[in-house]
Amino acid sequence: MENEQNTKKNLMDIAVKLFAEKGYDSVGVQEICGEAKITKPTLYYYFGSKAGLLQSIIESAGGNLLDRIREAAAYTHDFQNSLTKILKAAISFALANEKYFDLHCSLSNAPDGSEAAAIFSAQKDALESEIQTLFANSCNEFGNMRGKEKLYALLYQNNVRSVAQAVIRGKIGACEETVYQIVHSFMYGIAN
Amino acid sequence: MENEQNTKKNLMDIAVKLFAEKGYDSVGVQEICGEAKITKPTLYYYFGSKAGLLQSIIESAGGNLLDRIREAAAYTHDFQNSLTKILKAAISFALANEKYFDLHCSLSNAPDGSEAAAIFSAQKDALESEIQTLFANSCNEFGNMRGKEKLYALLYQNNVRSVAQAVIRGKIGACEETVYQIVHSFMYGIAN
DNA sequence: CAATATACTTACCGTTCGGTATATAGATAT
DNA sequence: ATATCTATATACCGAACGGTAAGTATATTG
Repeated sequence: MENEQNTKKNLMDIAVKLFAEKGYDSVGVQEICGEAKITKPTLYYYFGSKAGLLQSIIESAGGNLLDRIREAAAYTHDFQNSLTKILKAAISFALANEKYFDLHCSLSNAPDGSEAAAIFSAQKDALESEIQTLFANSCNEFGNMRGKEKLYALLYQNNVRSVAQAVIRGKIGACEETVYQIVHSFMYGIAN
Repeated sequence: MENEQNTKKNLMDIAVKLFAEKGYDSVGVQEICGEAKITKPTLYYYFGSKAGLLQSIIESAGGNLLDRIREAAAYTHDFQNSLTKILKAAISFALANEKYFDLHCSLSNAPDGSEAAAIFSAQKDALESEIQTLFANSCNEFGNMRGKEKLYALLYQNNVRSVAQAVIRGKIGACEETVYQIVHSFMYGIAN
């Protein structure tokens, strides 16, 4: 008999790992319980349902990511700096929460009609909205982006996600220069 | 008792739709058979397994997409033209095969350890390799890309996928000018 | 010390899963 | 005419699914 924090957090950590590796739908609650060395009713005691477990994970780790992006994407009339902060925030979060970030990426691209996508959708929308708002505001400084803010916001969000994922998979290094280059390339693309 | 082509194709079409909407893992063979108004042994007669059904779908529709991208990404010493052809090919394929393209996108981002990802991986690698090769070759013309070909190839592939998906969801229009702008922005970004 | 709340288990529920053994109606070939 | 092949259905399998009813050992509190 452990204290709540340990068991609950342990269950969430194991679930993050399994969901990230095999997908929400193909991980059974049995498997999670097995790895955590507890039984099913214990999981249901803490989370109420399999969906509730995913929801807790998203609120906890995902809320953290959302906070960091929100802060980075705050409008400061310095577009380049905001883009840089967003990318850096995503990379540092991904490095500190590799498994959750993998899960985040697969949830972001899950079929709209899947149960997992429904649970994730509020946070997905919130994140998208942060980026969209920054881009919309930044049309003031970056006039020739006007009319295409949504497209560019979509592209940048996608780039950030795939770059951070590439970093945690070791496909590219996360040095300052690379970050600068990505942001710089993106900005130059818009400007011309 | 229909002829083979009708029943088989009908099953594949229905499966594409359901897999795209809800995800491979959470669609049961029962559901597919129900919509197709046939019984399970008939599905197994044609495809051998649920995985075999997905494989057939990927070989058929996905093979078509791969062929088009391969052609568009052939090295012609004209990088901008190649990028344009790739984007146009993806968009026109997506518009002509909306459901399959949605499935393609979710498979491209499925967790590595999922069954669906394993079935898709060969084609995923083949597609990635086409783009990577084009970018690697194009370092000849585009010298300041050298050393970053892999990063840019990754970003471009991602952009193409998300743009095509945005087009079929009606989020952005697919006019010539938009295509030109996306390609142009991307190239300018690399060049500077 | 008694009552209560916390943290957990054993044992089970009905349902659905992917998959199959067997049968058969109609077409084709010999 | 008979045998074979193709395309389908009925009826079933064991295993896994998400979830729960009932009970219990331990810790906390009045």
